[in-house]
Amino acid sequence: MESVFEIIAEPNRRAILSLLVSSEQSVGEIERQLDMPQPTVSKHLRVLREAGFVEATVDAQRRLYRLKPEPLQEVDAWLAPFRQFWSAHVDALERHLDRMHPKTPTKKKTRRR
Amino acid sequence: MESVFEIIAEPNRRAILSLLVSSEQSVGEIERQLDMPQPTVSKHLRVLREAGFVEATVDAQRRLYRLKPEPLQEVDAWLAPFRQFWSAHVDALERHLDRMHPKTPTKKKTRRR
DNA sequence: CTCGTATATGCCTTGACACGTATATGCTCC
DNA sequence: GGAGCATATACGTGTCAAGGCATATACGAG
Repeated sequence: MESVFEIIAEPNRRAILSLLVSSEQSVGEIERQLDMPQPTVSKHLRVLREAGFVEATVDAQRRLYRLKPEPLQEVDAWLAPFRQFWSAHVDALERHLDRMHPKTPTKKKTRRR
Repeated sequence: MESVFEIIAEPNRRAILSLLVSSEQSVGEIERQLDMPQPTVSKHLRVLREAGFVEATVDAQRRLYRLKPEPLQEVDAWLAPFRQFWSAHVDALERHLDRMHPKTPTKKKTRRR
């Protein structure tokens, strides 16, 4: 379990990280929002903590977990060379993202069939 | 093996992707550059192909593999919310990256040789 | 058509890890 | 100090994927 990529390969861990992006949370809050058993949450938090993704501060019986940026920035850094590559394929990208989130109708072209 | 994150969790697969970012490569070329057994390369390429990370064109007995941008852009998209978060921690980031790559002396001392 | 090269696939073993359940630790309040 | 809550850890189990090795398929050259 060395690399940051293996850490974020786990869906529940990604969910936890996404939760923490807004604000710090206690274990119980995470447990409730993600509806997963408490030991599972604690174990994933342990992995995330040891990998430097999160840190905890003690508040009586609770532990408040918050994000730490470095490991995800490492992912971002690995991605950098590819960004340059796919800037040549912008059209394909937009089409792809549109398929994923058909929400924002990016200003439709008055395109006539 | 559903999510793109599980795909890039494998170090050899990340190595293959990094190889392909410069230009398309045949299986044999990948095999030699990464010094891994050919069946291993083929299996990883299969995973990458089925997940849409690469595509192959046939050239006689060879298959030339090239990158496809979409799946990595999906990773990039997942990372987006966190970028906003860590823009508040830029200093810590820079310190971190400096520790990782002490090469580029961003602008500190005019260190020349 | 046979041989050599390039790539893919099948089978087997092994190891890692996620989960469930049970239990331990720690803190607060009475 | 005992009860109750919040969190962590231990153990056993099942699953799944990566690697090694052997072999199959495909193509080109002679």
